[in-house]
This record gives sequence, C-alpha cells and structure tokens, in this order.
Amino acid sequence: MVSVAANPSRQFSPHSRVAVLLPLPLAGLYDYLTGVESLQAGDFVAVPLGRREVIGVVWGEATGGVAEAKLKPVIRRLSCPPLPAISRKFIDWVAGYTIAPPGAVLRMAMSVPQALEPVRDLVACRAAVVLPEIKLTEARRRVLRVAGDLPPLLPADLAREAGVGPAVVKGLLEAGALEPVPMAPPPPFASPDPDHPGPSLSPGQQAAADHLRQAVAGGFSVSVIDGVTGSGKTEVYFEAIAAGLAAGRQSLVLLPEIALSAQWLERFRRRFGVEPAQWHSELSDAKRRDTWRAVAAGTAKVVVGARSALFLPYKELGLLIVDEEHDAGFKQDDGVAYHARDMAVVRGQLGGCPVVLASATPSMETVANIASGRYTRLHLPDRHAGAALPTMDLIDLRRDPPPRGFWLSPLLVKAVEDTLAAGEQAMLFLNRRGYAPLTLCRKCGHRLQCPHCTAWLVEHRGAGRMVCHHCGHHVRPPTKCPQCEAEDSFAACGPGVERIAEEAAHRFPNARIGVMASDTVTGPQQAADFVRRVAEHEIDLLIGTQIVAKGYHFPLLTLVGVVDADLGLDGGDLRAGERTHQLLCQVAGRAGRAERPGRVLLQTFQPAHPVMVALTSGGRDDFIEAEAEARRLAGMPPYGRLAALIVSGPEAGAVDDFARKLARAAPSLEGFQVIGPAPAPLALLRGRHRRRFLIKVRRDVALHGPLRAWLAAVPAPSAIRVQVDVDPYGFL
DNA sequence: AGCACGCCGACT
DNA sequence: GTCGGCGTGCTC
Repeated sequence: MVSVAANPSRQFSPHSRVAVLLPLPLAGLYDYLTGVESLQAGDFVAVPLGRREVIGVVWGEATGGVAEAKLKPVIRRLSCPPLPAISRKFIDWVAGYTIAPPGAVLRMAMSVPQALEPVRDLVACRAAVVLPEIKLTEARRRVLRVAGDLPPLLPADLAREAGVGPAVVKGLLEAGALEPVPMAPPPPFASPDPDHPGPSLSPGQQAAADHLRQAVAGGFSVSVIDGVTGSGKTEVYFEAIAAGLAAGRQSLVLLPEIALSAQWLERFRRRFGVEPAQWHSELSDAKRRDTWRAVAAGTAKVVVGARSALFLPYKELGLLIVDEEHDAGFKQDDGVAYHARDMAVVRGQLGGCPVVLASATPSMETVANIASGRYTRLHLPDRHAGAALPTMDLIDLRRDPPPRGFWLSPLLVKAVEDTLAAGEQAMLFLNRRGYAPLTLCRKCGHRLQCPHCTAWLVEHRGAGRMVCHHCGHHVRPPTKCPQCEAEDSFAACGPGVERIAEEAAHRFPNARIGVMASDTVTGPQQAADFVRRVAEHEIDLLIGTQIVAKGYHFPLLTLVGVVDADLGLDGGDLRAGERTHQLLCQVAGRAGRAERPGRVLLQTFQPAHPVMVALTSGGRDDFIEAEAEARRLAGMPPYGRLAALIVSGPEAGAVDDFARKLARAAPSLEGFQVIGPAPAPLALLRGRHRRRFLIKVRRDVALHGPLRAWLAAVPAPSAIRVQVDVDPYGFL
C-alpha cells in the first residue's frame, strides 16, 4: 500500500500513462492517460473522476492494475510549481506509518486549492479623469467621492469604504466612470534579518546557540533544548533560525497553540525586525493562499505554525523546530492520526536537515532518545537574568480542607490575599471549563448526561447552558428532573473555572478578576487582548484552564494556586503521571519570571504521589527515572510500541459483532499482543458506539506489516468504521 | 470526499 | 401518483 514516489526527475511523455494521487481517502493511485502534454512527477493536474473534476498530483509510473478501457486522459496540467520530491516522499512515509490512505495525507498538503490556480492580476479602480454621462445616484456619488480621495482600491474594498454594495462599483466600472488600474501583487513576506540587533545571550545560551549554528551547517540531526521555563530556549533557537536565514534556507517552527502566541510573535519581531509567515486554522482564505504560494516559492523564509504547517510544500526547508515538544496538542487524533513532533523528525531526515526540539519538560520519548544517543541534549539550567525558580509547596487538602461548598483551602486564600495586598498578581489554575462538571438530582440521584456520548453534561452558567465537551451538544438547564420530575432539585457537583471565579469574587471582593478558558477566549485577537489586560495590570487575579499554562509571561504574577493538582492522575491513562507533571511544571513556570520570586501552591489529596514529590522536592530526574522504569517493566512506550484500533458504528450490536470477528482473526505472533475488544474510553461518542483494541508490540517486532494484513483480511461493513492510531496518546 | 443510484414517507 | 430522505457503492 505504501506507494513510493518514483524517480523525481522522471518525465512522462505524451500519449503514455501516469499514476495520479488524488487528495481523497481512496485506497491507492489512479492511472490516467497523459494526453498531449508531457508531465513529470509532482505536477499538479486536473483529472476527471466520475462526473467531476479533481486536482491531483502526478505520483509516478502508471500502476497498470486497471482495465485499459477505464482510463481517462488528464484534463490539464496546472501552471503552479510541482510538489517537491521531498514532500511526496514525506506524504508516502506518513501514510505508511499511520496506516492512512496516501490521498488523505495529500489532502493535508493541498488544503488551499486556490493557491494552485495562476496568480490573478488584481485590478483596482480609480475615478475616471473624464466623467461620462451617467445617472448619478446617491450611492454612485459616494463611491466616486471615496475613489477620488483614496488611492486605487480593489472593487470590493472600494464598495466597503463607500458603504455600498459591490454591484454599484461594478456598474460604474461598466459605465466608464471608474477605470481599472493594474495593482501591484500582494507584498511578499519580508525577509527576517538575521543581523537585526537582538537581546544578548547568557554564556549558557551562547554555548547552546553555537551548537545549533553548527548543526544548521550539517545534515540531519536532532538537538533537544532542555531548559526550565524562563531559561531562554526561544532566544537560543532563534540563533539557529538566523544561521538558516544566512544560508538562504527556510525554517519551520511548530508551536502547539499558534493562534494564541502573540507574545511569541513579538519576541520574533524583536529579534528579526519583522513577523514570520504564519500558518494556522484562523487564517483568512486570501492569507492562506498567499502563504502557501510563498512557502512553495521559497520567499517565506520562516514559517511559524500549528502541526499542519508540516505539510506545506517547502521549496528548501533547512531547519525544523518543535517548541514545547512534549505538548499533547501535537498529536492529531481525527482523520490521519499523527504526532507532529515525530513526523517533524522524519521530515528532517528526508530533507537532510536539522531538527530542534525544545521543552522544559521533555517527553518520555525524547528522554529515551537522548539516553540512546539518537538525540543530543543541550541543557539550559538557569533562568535568564538570574530570576529564581518559584518555590513549590503542597497544600494537603485532608489536613487543610476548604469549608463545605468551597474549593480554596484557607492557606491558599491567605496566600492570594497577601499577594494582592502586595500589589502583585495571582493566578488560580483549574483544568476544567464551565461551572460544574456534573449535575445531579438531589431527590433521585439522576445525572444529566449527553444523549450522544458517554459523558456528563457540564454546566456553563455564564452561557446558561448544559454542554457536552465531547460533541458540543447543549441544552438549556432543565427546571424539572427528567427522571423523577422534581422541581429545582439539581445540585452542581465539583468545581470548574466559573465556579472558582464565583468563589474568588466572594473571597477577594476588591480584586479585579479575569477568567481565561478556551470558551471565553476564542481566537488570537481575544487572546492577545486578554494577555495585554493582564500584562498592564488591569487584572489582579487570573483564573484559567490549560490555556493559561502556555508560555505567557506576566512580570507581576508571583503566585500560582493549583486548585486540583490531582486532576488527571486518575483514569488509568498510561501517560497520566507524565502529563500531570508536565502540565504543573508548565503552570508553575508562570510564577515570578522577572526579578520577583514566585510561589506555587498545589492543592492535593495525594501529597505522597510521585508526581507531587517530584514537583516539590525538585526531583525531576528521579521522577523520570521511576516513570521510565515502570514503563520498561510494562513494555509500554517508549520501551514498547502501542497501536489502538477503534471500531465504531451507529448500532452497538453490529459493532460488537464486527469487533468479535476482528478479534478472531487477530494475528498470533511472538511479541505482538492484541488486547480487546473492550468498550472504548468513550463507549458512545457523537452517537457512535465504540470498541477498542490495543496492540502492544515489543520494540524489536514489526507492527505495520501484521497490522495491515490483519485489517485487510477482515473488511468492515459499510456502516462500521475502523480507525487506526499508531502511537496513541489520548483517548481517541 | 463527492456524487450517483436506489428504495420508502408526505406532498401537489 | 411524484419529491426527497439519506443508506450503499464507485470513482482510473
């Protein structure tokens, strides 16, 4: 099934055949006749498919497995630059590894169909010198006035400026009252200046930067910048980018939450004088199109983006950087299930260029790769500018519990009061959106549940809704219990950030409180605005979920209170301990980054848990060693390999039947263990019943071959979907 | 992924 | 009697 792109320079002469990869989840390549044009591998072509026209990519020689009479000719070759050979190899590799159809991977690389069409000459318009005889309506007058006052504008912009519909402008153009003027193409992405004066580096940073500069001059390598929050990892890898720029090659920086990293962009601008090209889901169509083209043309020298930026058609990528490499946001669970960090390493290998991973809390996978000598560790032990690491202390909730119906221990309340009294800022962290995670009836015990998922409905009091966090289903809070019909009998159980905000407003009546969660802060603009309000001290007490843990820097923030440090430890998840440790380290890093010392208080019921001990007695290495030992003994990643199969369908019975059939056909091989079927962690999701297999494979045993053969031997009925997740992370 | 074909309920 | 719901199947 893995199709390997043939000899990249291969030409396909007229009246022969080519294999074309279409950006669809089809099983393989489709053959076409070349027509009168000569083609080469990588060319974008329009081809007929059924009764529609689809754009695909010439992948190589025809596969020949289809009847002669079925072959149709290629319609035309697009004039855009061909998809580079490395991109094609990468797509094949990712498809093979993730057991996804290559076309599904190509689709990620072709997310901007408009970018493939020739650059359209934009035509602006200005008022004609000689006004022809036309009927002047009020709308037309406004347009002509604006056109006279402003430089030539695109018709759509002119209409907007004049406050009229586009038809008015069109009419004036046709009448000759406006005349078209050719407009300059959109400004190219400004080249970042490697010699722009930037901040000076500490000796430790300098040494790491020197190593990276050398790496950029060589071929494939993986370096890991391992440094506590505030140690200046970003400035170090900026020097690698500078070296890449000097060598005239492109660099890619992957961030887990690009849309929310206004502060990162600002740092980049300070170092290089301009903003980099950006790639994320909130870009406008026009911006996406221009960025895609600039990446393909090689004029976008530095791209910062979310994981999907990995699949852009770089002309000459010379460096990949994955910041916060431990972040679970790099794992895509739907569609093609891939981990952007791991695929970035593969992309570096295929392109023969260095890869840099950066984190304050490297993943167990990365730690293992450092230990085996595959990755080189660059350690930055100190916080920049001599700032001290925050002190971390536990609040034992068994000994110092909050009053009934409250969630903040008196010790934490006192600490917040002291901090606010000193004119500093505090943050309360709780990784749970909404008001309360569970609502039940006091009379009969009925719990409000999502009709489509195995999940409770979460009360969002601000929005006046009960929301399912898995499928988005929402209802107005019911007044009567759907089970026993008791009136006003509901009790909110447990806290979410909204409830903590309510408690904080009661405890700290004079504090200006701001809540930051993914449902209150949506989009880069709002995030930037919120960050500004905190930075300018318009907010005293910041209350937030995961989203506040990510890389923001607030000089006056000296206290972080973690409301529920145990959250995420239970659930039997393989990575629960690792993830909790990383998240809490990340959150702790928000405290006291300037000259003011920071303090972190962790509320826990399990003060003896290895994660809590590691956090408070500074034993990160001990924790990692213990975690690694446990994983090694259990044959779990990174010392063994996992794959997950999710079988899903609308009917529970049919899903079970098929899962049993799969189980009977499971390969029985030494070191290849099939566990399941079992109800998936979300046994019902979006109305689909789900069963899960876990495949646990020894490191020295092949995973892909047997897995592919197994799946091919048991074709799924059309109503049933089998999702494969190699190296699963979360719950899929 | 589209877009067909195909077979059962509420409309002109 | 038809319009149209979306289940199933194919596209070189």
